[in-house]
Amino acid sequence: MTHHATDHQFDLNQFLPYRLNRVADQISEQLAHLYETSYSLTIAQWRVLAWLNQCEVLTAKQIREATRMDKARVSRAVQSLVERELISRSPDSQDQRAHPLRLTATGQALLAKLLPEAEAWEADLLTVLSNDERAALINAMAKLERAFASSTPPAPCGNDGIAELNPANGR
Amino acid sequence: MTHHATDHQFDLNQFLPYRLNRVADQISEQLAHLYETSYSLTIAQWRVLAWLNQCEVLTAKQIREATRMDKARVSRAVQSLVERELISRSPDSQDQRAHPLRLTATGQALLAKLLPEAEAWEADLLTVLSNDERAALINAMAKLERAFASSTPPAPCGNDGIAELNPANGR
DNA sequence: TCTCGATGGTTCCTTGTGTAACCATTCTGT
DNA sequence: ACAGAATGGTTACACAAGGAACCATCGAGA
Repeated sequence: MTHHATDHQFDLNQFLPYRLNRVADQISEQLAHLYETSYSLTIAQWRVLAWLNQCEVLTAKQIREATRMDKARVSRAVQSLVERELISRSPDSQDQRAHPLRLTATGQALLAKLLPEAEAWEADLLTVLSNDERAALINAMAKLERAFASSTPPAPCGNDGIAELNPANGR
Repeated sequence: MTHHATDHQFDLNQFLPYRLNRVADQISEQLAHLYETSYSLTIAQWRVLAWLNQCEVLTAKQIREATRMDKARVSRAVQSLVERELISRSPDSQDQRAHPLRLTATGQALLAKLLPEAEAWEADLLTVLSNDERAALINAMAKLERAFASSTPPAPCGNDGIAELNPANGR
């Protein structure tokens, strides 16, 4: 009714970047609250921990590539985690610049508590989607990500590759 | 192969909040670059403009609800846009506190240039998705958003309602 | 072996954002 | 008509995050 510009009328609600960001922010914000209040973890720190849990040992660079987070952001997250002794930074015999990181026992213990909570939270959220819908969502995201960042998504350690996120694989 | 914790092995790449955020950030970041370099607009400002383009006149509160942005964030975006005379803040006869906002001619002109660019950018991105995939993505996002924010998404002006984002409706 | 470029990380600086306190106006109940 | 709560909006403060400069180390080539 109240259109006034070019009659093909741009609708922000239909604009993918906006929409995607809005929903991602909402979700992320909620989850961040869990990390923060219960574990005093920032999102960046949580990501570092989670990746280390998956890969056992990683360098800052690898984390940077995996998460696509900023150099500095990773550096700061790591620093804080080391201070709290949730991860350890050992010297690398090969390259004096790199510092291989791994979880400490404390860190593992923390994750042992945190991971199930996070998974439960996610599961709860996912109840609103059917399996097909979920698969479709994952699929679309993977394509988008691969599309314009041309370089394929990351998975730095053993369990390699693009992780097609296909829920159809048994486990 | 290097699993070491509970053998059901949590995979961050499969974790929806993480994945969603990563892709949204990437996209948003690229687009932000366009706004910033070409038009000196921040994302928040762009959103305000885009919504005003759609609704002709809106109050800060309505924008806040539509975008789910913070009070302060909206306020600052508006302030800056007013200074640049891209939007105007008129007094409201009904309520002295509210300040109805609308695009100035300059603002409209700017959008006339910017909108097509944004749409082209989006279109380019969307080429990697089939129509079905795109629809599925939109659908999943809508469900997620509606799910845990319980209150339905926003559309403050004339062209109302939840905007199911169904690309199947002719125009 | 020495120099120069590249690379892994850290730090400085600036900016945008969230939280909370705040101001002004409006609404409610009495 | 008035006191107090609620609401629209702004501002002060603290902080996280990106970009660029920076430091140390490594690698390649003369």
